[in-house]
Amino acid sequence: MPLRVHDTRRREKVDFSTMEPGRVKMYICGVTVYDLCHLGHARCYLAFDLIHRWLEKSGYDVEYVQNFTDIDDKIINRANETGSDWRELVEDNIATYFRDMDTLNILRADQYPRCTEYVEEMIAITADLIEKGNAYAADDGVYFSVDSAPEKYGLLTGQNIDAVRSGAGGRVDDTGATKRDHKDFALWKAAKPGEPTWDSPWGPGRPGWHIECTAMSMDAFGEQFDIHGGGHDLLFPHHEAEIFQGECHTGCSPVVHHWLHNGFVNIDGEKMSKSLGNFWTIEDILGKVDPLVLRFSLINAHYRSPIDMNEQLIKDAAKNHERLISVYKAALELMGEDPVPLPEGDIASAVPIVKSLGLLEKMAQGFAKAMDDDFNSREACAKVLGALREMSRMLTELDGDDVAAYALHVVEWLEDTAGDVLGVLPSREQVMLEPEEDPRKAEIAEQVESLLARRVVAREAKDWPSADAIRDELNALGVVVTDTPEGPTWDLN
RNA sequence: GCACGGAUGUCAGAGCGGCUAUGAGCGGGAUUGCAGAUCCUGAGACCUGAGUUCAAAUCUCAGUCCGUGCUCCA
Repeated sequence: MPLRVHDTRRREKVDFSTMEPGRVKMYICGVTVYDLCHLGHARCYLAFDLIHRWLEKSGYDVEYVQNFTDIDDKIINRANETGSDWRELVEDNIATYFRDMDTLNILRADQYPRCTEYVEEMIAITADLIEKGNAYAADDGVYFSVDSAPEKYGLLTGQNIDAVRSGAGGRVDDTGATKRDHKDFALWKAAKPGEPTWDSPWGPGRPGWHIECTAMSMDAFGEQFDIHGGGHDLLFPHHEAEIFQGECHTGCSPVVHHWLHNGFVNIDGEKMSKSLGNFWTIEDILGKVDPLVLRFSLINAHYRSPIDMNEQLIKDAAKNHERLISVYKAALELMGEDPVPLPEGDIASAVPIVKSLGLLEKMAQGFAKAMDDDFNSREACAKVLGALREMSRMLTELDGDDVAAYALHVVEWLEDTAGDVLGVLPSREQVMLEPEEDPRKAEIAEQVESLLARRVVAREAKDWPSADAIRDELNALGVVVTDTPEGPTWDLN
């Protein structure tokens, strides 16, 4: 079953192919570093992290490039507002970007180019576009002339020039600058007083936003590459502008072989935006929600569909994630050091362990099939969740060598799917931490243990009211008690 | 207005020609002093209309409703 991906330009799922066998060149539009990262950024980079992981798992050598836009109106404005140096602002926000993304278990890209390092390349492309007749210099900068390549208009959004012209109404005449047509976009912006500038053949200024990605992706990959991705909102005008620039400059069509776009995050049914005041920063959420639970909630949807983030979604994710961890932990505790080999799985078998192994194999295939189908992580999650019930049942039913061997298989199965691909499994060490080794638990461990000891006494005396009162006290500490035949265990809520 | 998506049980949301998932919620059972957790199990859905087909949630056409973009935005 080949990997299929939805290509925005062709508007359908296509068989995935690469220019070089076994190698994927992937460029994803990064953040403009003027502020903290929000939930939308998490969703986007999580989506491409999953794609990155699955391509690697499928045997591709992925070269993943993600840029930082480190010069832009918003950065300049923010620096002016806060009275700080724009370079400092950029460094701070890049540092928190990495902190947030690392916390979400997002694997690092291979390169993080910054656009201020590529101004020369941008100037060269701009000069070339002027020479080829696709761009012109005006008083306040250089603009790309969309009418010089009308056949490239609307390749991603499906809009045509005439429709936009009529739809834009009065704005068509008022270009708001010295550009000739309202559709034209800036390649180079002439300097305004007090702004950071670079020298160019058109005087001091700075590059336009769209040219950055063209320059950086081409520097990393050459004239053509396999995957270009980003948020759905970048479709127009950003990615369409890139098509104009890249294809007119190189003469290649297409420059990008597969366009991938992730869906947006809504909050309680409303679009998340700064103007509505309902955007959640990653920092805020991680104060309340475990990072892997947040990760789980965001990948438990197809990357192209919008997600409506709300309490219920987080609650569901927390519950599912807890089930995953508890089965993983149980398997880690039961697995043998040196297990006996397992029989071949067979769904039709009457022997429980053989049948179960067959089922797990089938679910692993289902998982791969889901990921191969345009990275359907939602379906893949369902396969993992479905497998958990089977695993949990078998782990209690089996005994002796069988359970040790089966448990090892479970551990590997989960690490292969939920761990390597979905990235929602903590490390073995973390899962196996004793309460006193977990810093969050350590501070209350002594108190909890003493309460538990008192409760055991009360329970042995069948003094239920006292036992329950103690349990209430523990709950108030945020502790959940589970009674087992071997005695009570506890965990943080 | 134009463009692009979508409409599936109480909710979230996969499936996209024959069987239907997954989780939450709700009902019953096992286990437990009780609760929780766990396991077993039940009920419950494919926007409307027409068409294609032996067979449609799935394909086609029409309609209705909804979302997003067309402006800086992941």
